Amino acid sequence: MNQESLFEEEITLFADVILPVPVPRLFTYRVPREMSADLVRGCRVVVQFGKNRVLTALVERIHDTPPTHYTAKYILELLDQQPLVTSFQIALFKWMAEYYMCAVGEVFNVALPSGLKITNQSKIQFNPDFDYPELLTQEESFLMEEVKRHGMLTYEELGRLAERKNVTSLIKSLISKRAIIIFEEIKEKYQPKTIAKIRLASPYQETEKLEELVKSIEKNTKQLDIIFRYLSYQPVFNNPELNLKGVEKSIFTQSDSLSASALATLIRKGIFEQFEAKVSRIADAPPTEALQSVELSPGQQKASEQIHELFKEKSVVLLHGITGSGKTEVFIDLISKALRSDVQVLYLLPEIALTTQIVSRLQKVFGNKMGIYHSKFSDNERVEVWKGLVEGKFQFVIGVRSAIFLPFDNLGLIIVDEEHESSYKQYDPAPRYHARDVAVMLGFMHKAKVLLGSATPSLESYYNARSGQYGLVTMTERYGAATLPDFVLIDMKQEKKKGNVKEEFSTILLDSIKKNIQNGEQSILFQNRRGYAPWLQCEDCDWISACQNCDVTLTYHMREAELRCHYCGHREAVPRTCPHCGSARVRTMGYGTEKIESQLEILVPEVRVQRMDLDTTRSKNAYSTIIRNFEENNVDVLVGTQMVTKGLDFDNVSMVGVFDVDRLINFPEFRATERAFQLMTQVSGRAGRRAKTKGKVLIQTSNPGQEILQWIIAGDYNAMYQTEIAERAGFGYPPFTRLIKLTVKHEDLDTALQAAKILAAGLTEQLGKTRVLGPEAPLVNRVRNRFLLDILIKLEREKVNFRAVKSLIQERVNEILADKTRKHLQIVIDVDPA
DNA sequence: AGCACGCCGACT
DNA sequence: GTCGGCGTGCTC
Repeated sequence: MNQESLFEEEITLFADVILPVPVPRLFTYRVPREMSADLVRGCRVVVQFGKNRVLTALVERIHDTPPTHYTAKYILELLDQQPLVTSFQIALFKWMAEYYMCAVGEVFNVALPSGLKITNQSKIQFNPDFDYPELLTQEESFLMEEVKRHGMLTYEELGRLAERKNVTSLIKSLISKRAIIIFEEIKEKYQPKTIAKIRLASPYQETEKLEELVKSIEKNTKQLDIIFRYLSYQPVFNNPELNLKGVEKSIFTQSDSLSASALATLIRKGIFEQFEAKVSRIADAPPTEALQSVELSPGQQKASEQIHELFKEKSVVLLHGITGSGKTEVFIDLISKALRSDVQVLYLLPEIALTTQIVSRLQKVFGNKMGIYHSKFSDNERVEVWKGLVEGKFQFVIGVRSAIFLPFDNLGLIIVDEEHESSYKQYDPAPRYHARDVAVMLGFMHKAKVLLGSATPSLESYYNARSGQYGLVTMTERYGAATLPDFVLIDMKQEKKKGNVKEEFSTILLDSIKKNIQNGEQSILFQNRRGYAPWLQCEDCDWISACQNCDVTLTYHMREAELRCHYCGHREAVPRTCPHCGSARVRTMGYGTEKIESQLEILVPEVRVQRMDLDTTRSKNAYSTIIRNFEENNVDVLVGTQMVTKGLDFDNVSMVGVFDVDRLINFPEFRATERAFQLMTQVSGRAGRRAKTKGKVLIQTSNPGQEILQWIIAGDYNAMYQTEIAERAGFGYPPFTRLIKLTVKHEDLDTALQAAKILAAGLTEQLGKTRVLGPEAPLVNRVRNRFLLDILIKLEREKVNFRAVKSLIQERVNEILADKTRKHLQIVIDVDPA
């Protein structure tokens, strides 16, 4: 052995790891000698953190510098032989932590599907050496009997049996009396799915043996049937290797023509053997040999070429295509091209737009090269997409905002569809990131091209495109037979005077619904509010149903017969009489989707109506069931919230009706006009996509003169943009500034106000008066029994060193939080609030 | 975040 | 006297 290798063996390695905790720093652990050869950056390890916690950590750096002020604990276990997280991801996690002002651990925590984090379940077991039962209290004896009976219990199970909150002290007492022992079971949550398969036992793989066997059981036709069926799946005669793969057992046991008991006999006699094989949970799409291409219209072809050209000099391009212009085909074309040049592709969609409709369309083209990453998928399914990407099984992933965290190592193209959607912004928990903005950063890291797509781009993106930072491609023609719908503004004040309003419906709208039913066409009704009525009110004393925890009214849900708070989830029974004065004259006020649905059922008895909102789509398949039902024409009218505005493509919808557009427009928020325009344009786009007749959009409003309605009708994005951008410039809002919102929360209003004032004053002193707004009570100023106060910081894009200002803000926030005279004070930092 | 340690009030 | 409430501080 030479000097050098001797020296190498002496070195003790340490690993700095990212832990899934909101502590803004890395932690150093000692690498056990036997692990040091295999441990690399990007692997997951299991470590003990604190006294009683075992966590999954991510190796960020390996070095040989021992920590000076403490002794590092050992890494307990190495979970991966290959890095599970790429260097790109680690860099992205760090960037996100810095940009969105949170701990890397918080990013790591949301990035990794929980199936890739190990479970730490402490199990309680009876101590076989225990022989002092007289030491136990009565409660303890009872519990010991239970532990013996079950053999093993978890903390939670014991807690339930003990019927008390604090189990810890109980367990401590039992440990000290040596009645129980605790052991930790660390295991990976993710378990591959397996199915039972059968194959010929090894002697019978030989052709001769097999022939002998067939002869010997000649008379037993049931057994022969099984053998021949098996051989029809795996022709072992030609290729004995095929036998290893085997055949699914269920084929034999669940067939009418084959006997399950005959198979059981064959297995018992050792002719067949049964084994478990790993299978994918992700429904197998047909394999695609050569990528299929799509037929592009001239307009689409042109757009595709323009994007291609622009990508030569710009890394981000905005595709502004009006609804129905067929952006999806352009995307498919670009994705196919990217895949042919062997780079990875990520296609992001907002949650509600990622429907079976678009997925099956893409699956037809890309088959099993495509992975799907969706929140309604189980955790195991998400792990399979993650691992599939690491193993190179998928080259293309379509997913929701959290798909930006997947382990890409060679991204060439990122598409952010419906880029204006505010659901790309995550609010809770931290990191409070915007997936579109992160996608641009991710693209930069991979030197990939980023394509933002929308019919109604966000002002930020459009501004970036106009100012030359992004490329801009516009599609102005509707694709195929589709034409722009006709708009009708219904003046509700006038109609009411004329007596042409029943409940929430104008006669014009009702007639149109009826006409559609007669013609066998469908309608969509949009009301951006769920429940039956947003509040109840007493006609005698003006009592209003209000949440006890929040500063909002309680919404009346008729079907569940209860009042619900849409902020904290509080529920209560519907009072029969006014809780304040006892009057029986309690009325529902305002209206939501549920009321629209039930009124329509009364006003048009023959209607088949279906409601689609958060309340009707909670279960995994509810959403696709509703859509299928509507597609198959089992429903005449679909009533819904925002959900009906995104990504749906129905052939037979010729009318869209919109309720309460005024509330959308007048929402007190600086993005209200932009949002209303986007929402209205999107919902209008659902009408007349392929219908033989021209689509129609009926808008009920009490103020038909509003300018924004004219923009919507004319499809004039530019008019909206010009007016809004001037406003934003004038008042110093994005895209001219970047915003950071600080929300101070406390159960006591005065304490919250005092803290917020100090914070705002400190910030004003350092940043200047114009850059700090508030503190101001937000629209809903109390949630879950805590008062909220917002401070808004506006930072001009060019003038301000964003990074420096953020660390300054963090310091100020920490100062306020360090003051222990205020308990339970919380400050939420939201960079680029939605 | 979670969890333990430590300090104060209401009960066997 | 103990149990259990919550406040404080630390985690490699």
